[in-house]
Amino acid sequence: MAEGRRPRAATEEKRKRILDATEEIMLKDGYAAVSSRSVAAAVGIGAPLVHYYFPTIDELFVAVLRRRAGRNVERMAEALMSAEPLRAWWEQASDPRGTAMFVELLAAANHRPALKAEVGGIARDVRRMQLDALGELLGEYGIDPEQLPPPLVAAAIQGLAFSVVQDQAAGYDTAADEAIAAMDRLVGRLEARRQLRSDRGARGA
Amino acid sequence: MAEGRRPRAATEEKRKRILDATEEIMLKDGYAAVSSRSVAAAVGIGAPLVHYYFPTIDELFVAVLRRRAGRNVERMAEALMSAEPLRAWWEQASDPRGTAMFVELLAAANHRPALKAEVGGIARDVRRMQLDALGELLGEYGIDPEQLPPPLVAAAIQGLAFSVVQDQAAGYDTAADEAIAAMDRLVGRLEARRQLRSDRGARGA
DNA sequence: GAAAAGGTTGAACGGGCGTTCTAAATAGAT
DNA sequence: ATCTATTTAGAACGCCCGTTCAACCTTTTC
Repeated sequence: MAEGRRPRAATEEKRKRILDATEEIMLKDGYAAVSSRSVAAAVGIGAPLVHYYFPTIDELFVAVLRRRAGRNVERMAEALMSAEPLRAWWEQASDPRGTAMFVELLAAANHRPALKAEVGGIARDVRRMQLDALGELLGEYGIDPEQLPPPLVAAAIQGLAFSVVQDQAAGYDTAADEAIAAMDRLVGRLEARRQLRSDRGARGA
Repeated sequence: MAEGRRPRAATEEKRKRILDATEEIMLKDGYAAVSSRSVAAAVGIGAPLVHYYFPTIDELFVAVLRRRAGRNVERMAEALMSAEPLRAWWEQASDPRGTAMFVELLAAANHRPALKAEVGGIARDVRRMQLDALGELLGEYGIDPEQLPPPLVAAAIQGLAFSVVQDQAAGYDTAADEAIAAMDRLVGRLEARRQLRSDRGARGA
């Protein structure tokens, strides 16, 4: 069973550079601009070498997604358990770079079945995590789960982030700045309210 | 000055068929699958003829956008002046076909400057319309514009629609159905509240 | 019915794509 | 120092792309 004999030293670092270059291209020119040749040129290697590390372009996309998602899932888990879960969530969701990447991957997934399956799994896991957390948190924020149930709140935060980040990145004049400022204030008020309730609870008990 | 001599009869209908086919391809296989040859094949003509009607692919995308946007701007204006503006807005925003098309055009615009400029102009006009309307409406719905100002509400509705429609269309298991159901109920409650206030106002005055 | 404009086609251009094949260089193990 | 698996490059395959060009058909106009 001990078959893998010798992996070389520079190889892992080359995988990383290929993935980095792929992300760069996706952000600058869109997922459609990703090709074995464009990636190879960015890294400074030949096109076939890209296929040596990632046999098909699909696998390259999947690898990019897995690396990103791995970090993001961790960070989302930390955010949801932090002292100010909503603020941490919103900060992560409204990160321009991460959101832009996710939008590209989402778009690419729409006509790449292998990637689509991977995205679907991650989306489900992340959402489940968020829904579980919101089940506890909504009450603490003083939000009525009957009126604003977890699935709606989670989708709204995600969607709002998509919308404002996209408009801001593209430079569309849709008052995205004001929306972000208002959301920051709203998050601040909700965190303050939660803090207040927790203080009262601690003293009352 | 009277130079244009003879436009033919079938020509306008052919433009329409080309635009229809382009939309179809965008929805099924993504904007990247749109090419003079794929569109031509769908219509049953030769590729050069597509270029006869739309000299470049950019112009084809812009034409698709203009036709869609024209209809949608009209419908949004009507929605905002209807008896239940919020419900009409939400219904339009959560239309799967329209949203999917808009997402594709948005993605395509990210690396097609001509298209990007066009999208930007339309986005600005629509958003301005919505912000104007919300300036009046928020109060009627009993929403405090200090806490939820028009730019935030508009971006949230747009983003929420993107999010749930995308997840539902792709089949991602993110509780999108529950989010939609909750949003429908929320819209219903808000419309009822507005109706109540308007009744009281009418009697009171 | 002839002239002219509008509409349509087939072939071709240069270029990028994913991928594969072959063969060379290289680095680690002995 | 040699062996061997790993890593790399070059060339080539067939395919699709946007676009152009010259030629043809068809409709309108007179």
